[in-house]
Amino acid sequence: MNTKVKDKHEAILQTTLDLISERGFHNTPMSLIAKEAKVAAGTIYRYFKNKEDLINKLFLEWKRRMDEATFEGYDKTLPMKIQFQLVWKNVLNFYIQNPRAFKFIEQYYYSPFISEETRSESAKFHNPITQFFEEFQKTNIIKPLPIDALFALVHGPIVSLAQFNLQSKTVLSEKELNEVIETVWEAITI
Amino acid sequence: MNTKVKDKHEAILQTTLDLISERGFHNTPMSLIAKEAKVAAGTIYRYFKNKEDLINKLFLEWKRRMDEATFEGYDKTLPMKIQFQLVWKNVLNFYIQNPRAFKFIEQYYYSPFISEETRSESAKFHNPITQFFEEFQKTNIIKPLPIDALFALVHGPIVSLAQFNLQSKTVLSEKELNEVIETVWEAITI
DNA sequence: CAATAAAAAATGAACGTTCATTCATTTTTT
DNA sequence: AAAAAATGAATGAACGTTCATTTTTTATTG
Repeated sequence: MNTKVKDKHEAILQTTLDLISERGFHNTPMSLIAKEAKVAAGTIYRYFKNKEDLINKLFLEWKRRMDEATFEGYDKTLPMKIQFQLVWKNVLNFYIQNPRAFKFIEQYYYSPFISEETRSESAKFHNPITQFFEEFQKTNIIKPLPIDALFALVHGPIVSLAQFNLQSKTVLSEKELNEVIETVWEAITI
Repeated sequence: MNTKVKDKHEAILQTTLDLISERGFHNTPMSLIAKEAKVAAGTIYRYFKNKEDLINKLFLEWKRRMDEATFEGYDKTLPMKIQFQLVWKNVLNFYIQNPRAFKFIEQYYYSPFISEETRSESAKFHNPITQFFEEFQKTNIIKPLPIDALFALVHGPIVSLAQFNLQSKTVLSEKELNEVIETVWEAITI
């Protein structure tokens, strides 16, 4: 455990993220979560209906934090390119600064542990990004590709880089990172 | 089940991929695999040491097929750009044509179900791609970025597009797809 | 070729373990 | 003293794996 926790609810969520991301769902018994979170097994059930509910709540919480981080420092009066760089970096930085959350979100988004309801609930947070993209396209400086193709070109490399970072294979320098952003920007603009 | 199977070994692997990719590891009991593969539970253990071994063998098999598909039609006498387009399309097509394998590989590559040994064994198949990239860089038409950054720019969007395809959110037309490849090629070349 | 024996493959009920969840009891807060 | 929170042993279900038994295949012999 690496952070002080306010209360049991928080401790349980924090511990669950740590354990689940390292050991996987099926290899993380409730008894272990209880032990590591320093609560009794039964206590978890005062805060969460069952294990599935716990995972889904955890997922929603981190999805929310992520989408919050995405727009940190956002200012719509800034030039488009600067806006883009800001958001792109925010997303990558969030993944790098929260490797366990990244692993958890990436690994569980389309997994059977996450309910359809949670997925659509979490998509709500994602809307600002879609909106951001649509604004973009209106400016006519962006290539006339389907929005999902643009998203793939922009977000795909972020996930790959975060993955490399997680395996600590490669950590790009600030300079290299800027070159990559520049490359992505040039790729999607006319 | 959608394919005829030669023998029990094959039937077990096929069924496991279908079930695991749809229901996840912990939600796919051996008894269910046995039932769907039309063998007795004990029979599985004549072909695989245990459940973990089964998953790891399955993973290796599909990783092998994928890397095989990657170089289908490959011809090193072709112009670099054509080579690149071919390989890029091969990878995306493999993911799209084998959605369950894609889901399985993506979801399990860095999961605790896959042993360190299997991961490094599977990396062996991956070497040709790395090599292919390194050849590329020698030509001096590619931007002098770290190889992992280039990989992120090239492979990241493939995964994103395959993911969209899986959720059947977006299926790009041939024309759009070619535009995307063109974009990626321009992004990594000088 | 048929008959028989030996080997290999397959079966599925049974076993032991693990784990999510419950709830009677205790501790803490109001 | 009443209510709320927390506890952790107990419960029952689910599951991976085993193994005694049966079925199928292969080899051998007359």
